[in-house]
Amino acid sequence: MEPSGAGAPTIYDVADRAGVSIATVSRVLNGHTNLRAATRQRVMDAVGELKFVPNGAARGLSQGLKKVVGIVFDGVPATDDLLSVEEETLLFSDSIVRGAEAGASQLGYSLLLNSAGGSSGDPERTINGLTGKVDGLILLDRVLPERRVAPLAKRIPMVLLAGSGRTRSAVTVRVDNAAAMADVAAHLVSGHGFRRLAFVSGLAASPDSTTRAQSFVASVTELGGTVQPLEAWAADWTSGGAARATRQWLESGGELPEGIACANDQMAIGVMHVLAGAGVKVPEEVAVVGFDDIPVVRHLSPALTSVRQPSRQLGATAVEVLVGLVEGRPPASRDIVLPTQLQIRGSCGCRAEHHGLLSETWDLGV
Amino acid sequence: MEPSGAGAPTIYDVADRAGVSIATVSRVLNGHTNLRAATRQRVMDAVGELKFVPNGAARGLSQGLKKVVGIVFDGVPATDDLLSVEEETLLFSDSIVRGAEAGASQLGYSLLLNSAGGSSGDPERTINGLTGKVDGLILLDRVLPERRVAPLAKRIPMVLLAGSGRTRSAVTVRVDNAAAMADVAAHLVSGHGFRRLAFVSGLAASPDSTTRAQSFVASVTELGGTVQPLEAWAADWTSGGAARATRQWLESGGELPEGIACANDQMAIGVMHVLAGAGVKVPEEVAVVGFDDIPVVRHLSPALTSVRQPSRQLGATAVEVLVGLVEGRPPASRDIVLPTQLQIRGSCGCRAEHHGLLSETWDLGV
DNA sequence: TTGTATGCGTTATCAG
DNA sequence: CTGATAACGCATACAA
Repeated sequence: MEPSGAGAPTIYDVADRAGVSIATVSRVLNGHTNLRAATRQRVMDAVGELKFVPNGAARGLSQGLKKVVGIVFDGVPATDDLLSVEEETLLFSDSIVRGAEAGASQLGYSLLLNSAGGSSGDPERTINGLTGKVDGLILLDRVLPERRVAPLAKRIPMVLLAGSGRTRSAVTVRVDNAAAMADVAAHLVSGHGFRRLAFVSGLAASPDSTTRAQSFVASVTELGGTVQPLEAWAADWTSGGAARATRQWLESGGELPEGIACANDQMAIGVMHVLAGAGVKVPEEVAVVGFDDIPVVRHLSPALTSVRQPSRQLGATAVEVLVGLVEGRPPASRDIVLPTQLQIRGSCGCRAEHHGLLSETWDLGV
Repeated sequence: MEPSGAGAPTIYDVADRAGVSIATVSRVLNGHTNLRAATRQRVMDAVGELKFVPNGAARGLSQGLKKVVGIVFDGVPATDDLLSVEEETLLFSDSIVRGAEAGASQLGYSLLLNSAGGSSGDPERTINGLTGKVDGLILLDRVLPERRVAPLAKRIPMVLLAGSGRTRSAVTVRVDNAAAMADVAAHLVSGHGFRRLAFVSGLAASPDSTTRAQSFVASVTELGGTVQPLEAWAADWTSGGAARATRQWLESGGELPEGIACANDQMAIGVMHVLAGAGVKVPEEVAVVGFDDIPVVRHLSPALTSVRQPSRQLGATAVEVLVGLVEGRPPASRDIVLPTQLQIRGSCGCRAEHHGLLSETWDLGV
């Protein structure tokens, strides 16, 4: 790639070679119909010979559409250390990104990737700068505080991914937390016949957590069960927090519930850890259910029953909606909700534990 | 985001508001020094009030630099099914992408993400089209056959990621396969005192596989050990292939080696699976070592000793080199090699197996 | 120190 | 059906 004297070919070069005007070149490039077949062919030939590729910047300038959408996710510690619990969760946003990429390329758009927590410090500055490079923006939940998104959303098409759904300032694409927890409740109460349940919540400030908690309590109650005081089982999304809550409940002489639903998988792991330490058998004495279905939970013993989110779909849908917004097509709804699926494994008592080297999903095909 | 009558503010708007020319606005925006403080302030104020953000397309057009680099990875089946073995490997490229993003944003560039195997069918077309939107391209190994990259590399700055290193047409950033396998050999032979080893190879056509094989054999031999015939343990990167090879060796009455090194983790898993089925104890009777250190191997029993690649670093370095290329700084080398690290766990006999609910890396912090 | 004018590569609006 | 030519928003060489 030395600075070739010629530089990249432009439509002028193509026009010259084909013996037509640049307007004509532009026309064939953009698939216009009113063109003599011979002319079109000459141009195509020239394009091929010159290996011409239109300059995206020029195109974007001219038609005011860059055909690029950005996606912003929360930053990650820059360490290249061992994978941590934290990093395991990343697979979630990675899947979303992959889905978004697929959706974008299918629509003829490109995906610009950005972490918000990057070295640059201020996420708002980062996002704002992005604004000039894209036609629209997808923000993963929590990259920007609620009140910051409204002004931004007025300046550029934007969709919130996995947000609370209560935001009125931007279109939201998310998962049906309420329905998911209703499923869990139904499985535990109606399916297993449990009556006394508990719910381990994440940070109180989190809409995800409160939605899941409320739905679980409501569903369980409606089905004739009871949920132990939420405050007693309140945690903070982390394994450690959930472990602490569990231990305190145990030490305070609290009655062991028949089933424990957790607002995420990390906390379910923490709970199971403490239970194991206390000699409480899962699922024989108490069932445990998680949320997110992160990859590692299949390898626990027993494998964790959890709510699986359609992460790929989430990304793809977000892009579809965003591109629609960009191109002037209003979304079907300003709050798009995708279904979850309860992934049933051993921790709720449905299956025997799997103690082999590999879990059931590792099909060797031999 | 209704089509605001005004449209996004331009530097003309800013210039008007600040009572200066667009040239001056451009200057303060680009941090020029010869500017009266008062003037600069007026412009900055106007920028703030208008919430002006420069149009990336216009900027790119004008200065011939889009400040965007693209990264192309191999496509993924669009299914949103359960994670498969295949998908577990994705974390590798996901980490690379994250590293690349971090590197790019630190250098003031953005990262354009593209899968090659996308729905569009032809990867070469996809990549070629990308060319117009970016200043440079990073290709993950195998997205394009060797002979296809040369012509492309002549037209746009490009770095190959995790390639063979033998490509002369583009700069390569990769991992030191040879040193990694030398480490493995040293650990097995010098560390554990094993003499009779075996190596499970991937597809014969793969440079990664042959490099690893050659290095392993050479190192073991030099240290006074022997390696069983490579052909007997030849596989195809998959768990199934490795399982087959292992079973055949066992059934043919082949002597059990003291240690088995595998060209990747999937195959190590296949090997362990068959050994377990045959009642051969790992690591007591035979040690097994993998390559890549994919997340799941820590949860196997015993946990797999494996070669960890600095995937994040790989991505960041690739971007650094690429941006250097774009901006006219020649790379220190056309074949940049990063070190690996042997991650020692139980499968080689170094540690006792861990049979708890959680592996050692799950520190609950309680 | 600041303003004027030109070019960057495309698309699109006119004529012809 | 095709060819001039004017934007598009910004950076910059050249003047002042």
